[in-house]
Amino acid sequence: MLALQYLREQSDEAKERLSKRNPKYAEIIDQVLAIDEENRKAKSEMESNQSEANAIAKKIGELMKSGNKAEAEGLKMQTAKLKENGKSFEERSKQLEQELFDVLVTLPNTPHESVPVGQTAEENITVFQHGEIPVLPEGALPHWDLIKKYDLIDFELGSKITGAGFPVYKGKGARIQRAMINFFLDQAIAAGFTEIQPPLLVNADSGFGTGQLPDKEGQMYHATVDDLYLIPTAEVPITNIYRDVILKEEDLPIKNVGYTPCFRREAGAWGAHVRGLNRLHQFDKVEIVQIAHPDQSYALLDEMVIHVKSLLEKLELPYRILHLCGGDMGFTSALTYDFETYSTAQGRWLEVSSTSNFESFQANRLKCRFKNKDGKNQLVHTLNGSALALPRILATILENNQTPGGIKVPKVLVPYCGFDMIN
RNA sequence: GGAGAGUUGGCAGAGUGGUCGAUUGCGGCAGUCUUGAAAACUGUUGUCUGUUACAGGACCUGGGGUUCGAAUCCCUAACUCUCCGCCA
Repeated sequence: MLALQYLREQSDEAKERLSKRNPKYAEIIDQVLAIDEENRKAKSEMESNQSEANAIAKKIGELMKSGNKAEAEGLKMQTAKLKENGKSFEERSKQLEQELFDVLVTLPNTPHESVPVGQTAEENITVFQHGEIPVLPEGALPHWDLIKKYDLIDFELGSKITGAGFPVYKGKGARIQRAMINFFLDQAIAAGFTEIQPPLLVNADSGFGTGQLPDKEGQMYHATVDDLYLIPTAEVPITNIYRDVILKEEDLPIKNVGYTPCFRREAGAWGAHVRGLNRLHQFDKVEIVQIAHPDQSYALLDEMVIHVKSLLEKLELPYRILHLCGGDMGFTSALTYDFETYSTAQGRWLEVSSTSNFESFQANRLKCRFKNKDGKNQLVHTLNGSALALPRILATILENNQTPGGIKVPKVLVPYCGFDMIN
């Protein structure tokens, strides 16, 4: 959520920045400002009414104390009208407040000035590419066939137990998953991150804090009996650790990492290109989250990019980095880099990481602040990135490393797996 | 799941209808003393909103109610603790 104060004081800048997503937002900002003005007026009316009532109540208290009952009774009569007014003022203010909130939450984050203009994924800009795309042997298979051939994952079994998109990993398929999780966690720990094991279900407040609610309600599994949501990413619980928290400036930056399964309904997303591991309802991911001083957040974003790059290079996978354009960026993000590995047998790029700076957009919802040098509370910046999401990494490894004798396990994973070939 | 107790400022902990936004202690910050530090002493120390500024308003877990007036009474939700039951 954008800070109201920012919209008030720098509405032109906000409009300019949001125009990269869609020009319609200028109108919404004007709407916000109009409601805000009305709301403040209503509030000040309500408050002066309240002030009057408070003063009389105080006087009554004094009169009662000094035993002057009759006069006190007289004053009581006076308050009747104030009370009545108070009720209607309050109702009006509440209504305006709600109206303001409802509009305000429809505004996405303002893109960073470097974000490319554009509406679709085609307009994202490739800012970096690394690695050779391997030449595969005759009769090379896509990962879903390899998975069957080597009996690594059973999708049908998952369908039986749960439903489509809930795979069952078996044997070396399960072991390489566990190996990747440990490898990614160890790498993040070595880079200075603290490991967290958060809850996998969150309440509505947490969903709101990181921006899943109300914007993306349909994407989360909702356990309605207890009104809890299955996390779509570890970002949600790990960032919400800092909801309603005032940090010390010297605590920043805070660097956390967590492995969790992620649950996504992917409503409406099913269709082409979702075979095998390309899109799942449950998948594993190691996520890095940072709580940062606003002055440092972009330097820290660069650091996160370097970290993710190093993971992909250690896994020896060809990859590229996209600077997402305004129209393709997530609702809460100010700047996002997507990492994609090249899946040779499918002949397409697969997104394996999304690394973003949210600036103060989440922090404003979370009310996560730090006390700055002037002793004032200031919103932090939040960042996060996948490091990494497992299924598409596995898909790329399987496809790119296939040989007639089996699939070569990347060297860095061998100590974690305990085997160097899948055959 | 059953029964009971509780939730107050960074922490601990008073306050049971009328200058209570809240006694006090600890912690934090500043000062005195000291070569420096500790101790001692003194002062200071919540958040949000609002105004050019002053004023004003809100917040004692959340929501609702009673009252001229609520931290204090009532209802409700969440959470915590204790006992019993169940259980990896």
